[in-house]
Amino acid sequence: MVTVHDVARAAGVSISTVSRALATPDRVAAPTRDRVTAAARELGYRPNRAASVLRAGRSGAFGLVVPDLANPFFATVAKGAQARARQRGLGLFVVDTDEDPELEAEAIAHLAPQTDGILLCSPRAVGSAVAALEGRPVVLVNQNADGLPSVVTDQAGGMLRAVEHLRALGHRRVAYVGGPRSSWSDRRRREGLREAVELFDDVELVELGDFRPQVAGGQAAADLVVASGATAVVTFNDLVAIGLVDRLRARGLRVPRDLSVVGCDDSYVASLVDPALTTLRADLRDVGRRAVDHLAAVAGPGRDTLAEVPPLDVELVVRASTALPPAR
Amino acid sequence: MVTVHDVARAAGVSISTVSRALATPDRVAAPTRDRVTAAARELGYRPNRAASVLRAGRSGAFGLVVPDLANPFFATVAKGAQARARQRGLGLFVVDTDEDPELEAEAIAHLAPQTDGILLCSPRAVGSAVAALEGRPVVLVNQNADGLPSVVTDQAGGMLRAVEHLRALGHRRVAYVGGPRSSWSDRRRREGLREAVELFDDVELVELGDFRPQVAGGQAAADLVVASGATAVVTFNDLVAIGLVDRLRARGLRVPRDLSVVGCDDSYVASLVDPALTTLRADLRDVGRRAVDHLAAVAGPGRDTLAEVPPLDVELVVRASTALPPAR
DNA sequence: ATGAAAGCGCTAACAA
DNA sequence: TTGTTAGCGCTTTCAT
Repeated sequence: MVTVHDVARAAGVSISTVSRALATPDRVAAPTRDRVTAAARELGYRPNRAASVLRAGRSGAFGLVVPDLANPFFATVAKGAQARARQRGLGLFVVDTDEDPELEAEAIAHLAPQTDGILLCSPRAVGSAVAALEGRPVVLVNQNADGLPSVVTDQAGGMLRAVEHLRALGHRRVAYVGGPRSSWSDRRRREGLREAVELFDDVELVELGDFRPQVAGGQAAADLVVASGATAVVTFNDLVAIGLVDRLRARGLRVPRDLSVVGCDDSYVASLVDPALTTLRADLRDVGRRAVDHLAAVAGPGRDTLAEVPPLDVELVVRASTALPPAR
Repeated sequence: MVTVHDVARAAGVSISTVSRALATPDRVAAPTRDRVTAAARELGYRPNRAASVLRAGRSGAFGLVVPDLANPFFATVAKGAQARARQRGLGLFVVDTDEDPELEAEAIAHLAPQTDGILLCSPRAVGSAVAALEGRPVVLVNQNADGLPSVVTDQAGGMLRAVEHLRALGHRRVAYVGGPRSSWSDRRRREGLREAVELFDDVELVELGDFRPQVAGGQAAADLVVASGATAVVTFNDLVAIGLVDRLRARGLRVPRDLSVVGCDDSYVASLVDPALTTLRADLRDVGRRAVDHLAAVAGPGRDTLAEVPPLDVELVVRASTALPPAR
């Protein structure tokens, strides 16, 4: 293993000069610096991260904790964060908690000590999660709590756009098929829907759920939606929408002829199924990028720079699953 | 920050006893051990990972490098590996290389020094990737090269089962829509198909490709498949199959009436689309689990325990996209 | 601008 | 069984 000592000997300087030349190049005379960097490259020197962390107390890496990597929602956020961290010269270690609050706390306790800060994406139990951090800098992603710094999307705005769209088509009774009660997104969506229908006093809202945020959840919800008399429905996510469409078809009902359906997330399945889903899209890579930037600001020297990140836009993507309500 | 010294003082022992009591409990007298663990708990002691790594040369964590976390194939492997690492009391840091060979090498160079070994999943450039490891233990996942330890699935066996299935339905001319030439899976599948058709001398194979491993690739391939005169087709993955079905439909052809389609991977979209895809499935979580186990064996003390992991089974999942060939 | 030297917190010989 | 001690490789005062 090549150490600072080897580089120092090769460059004919002391180890402190090597350290300086590599970490703070402007504090070293140009010719010296060049000799050092040349020697380092030649010998294939790689700084020992552990030693550097131990001494400097910084790791140059952030951690990202997500409930489920197989969920394209989180995978996309992770990719955005990863790319941004790389741009900033930081490492990013991703950990999956399998939707389990206990594993979540455990993973955080494991991760926190070897990072400079943690990105906590849709935590399943904010309380224990934050406790496990032991004061390490954190940014919540896709969730708000306790005045902790966070990056979120404008769920309420998305709901408003969905309702506007359905109302313009002529729908007057709209159902919502909700996801897990513990989900922050679900709460925000319900609130957003209520605000939206209040705005247009000719539209009624029927709230259903909670349902599992998967295909099976949509299948389970379908009959309730039909019974509710709604002519259009907004679902917790695209998978639920797909399950809904499936069960309706089994009952001889067609989308969008008999019922209009709006999904959420614009996951990549949304455009693959038949009919292609009208859905709500946020730029999730951007969520990941901004989360890293925000954490860098929060964890950085000027810790008071808690400039709030405004909620990111949610846009409506219109495809084939919404149309005029059935004639009566 | 609480250190071994604080714990030692509180328990009335030396720091080495603390270290031992926590790392190798059976080498410490029971009463002493209890006092130490009690003191550690009480003070909220958390071992400093960096110090431990620096001194012991072990990090207690593995790294997993994947080309694309948003690809459900890799996400599933990652989840399996993550769960297994946790069971073994190891950390697992996942890094996404965005399908870029340069980022791949960079990520590995970044990750390798702070882990005890690397899981390299479908590397885009094995050469530079392995070079970046600098001799650190590695296990290749979903790829074979240079006699490096690896965990792979039985692609050839899967192809055999697909051909058997299609032949039993009466198909005699089968096309393969291939993925990237750089893909190890693609090479193994082509070989497997050739072996399979050789076994049954009444079946012909038409090899097409390479095509992009996405929906667009399948759309691009569809017309070639039709022109080939094949009555059945195996595609590089499920997305390609979906694109294929889509383009066929646009041409007025129906699946499986006019053409039978077999996908690969059984990604979760396979059962969502219409028609639901017949496809080949491997237990990818198990791939992740075994990869961790194998790396633990390779990186462990008895390094000669290079027990080869036999290729994991690939099974055929029959759904609605395969049927009898069209009557002629 | 550069060097000498003191540890960061921990583990593992070696001694007792 | 337990304690003493010597660093792991690096950063960072403090001198020069």
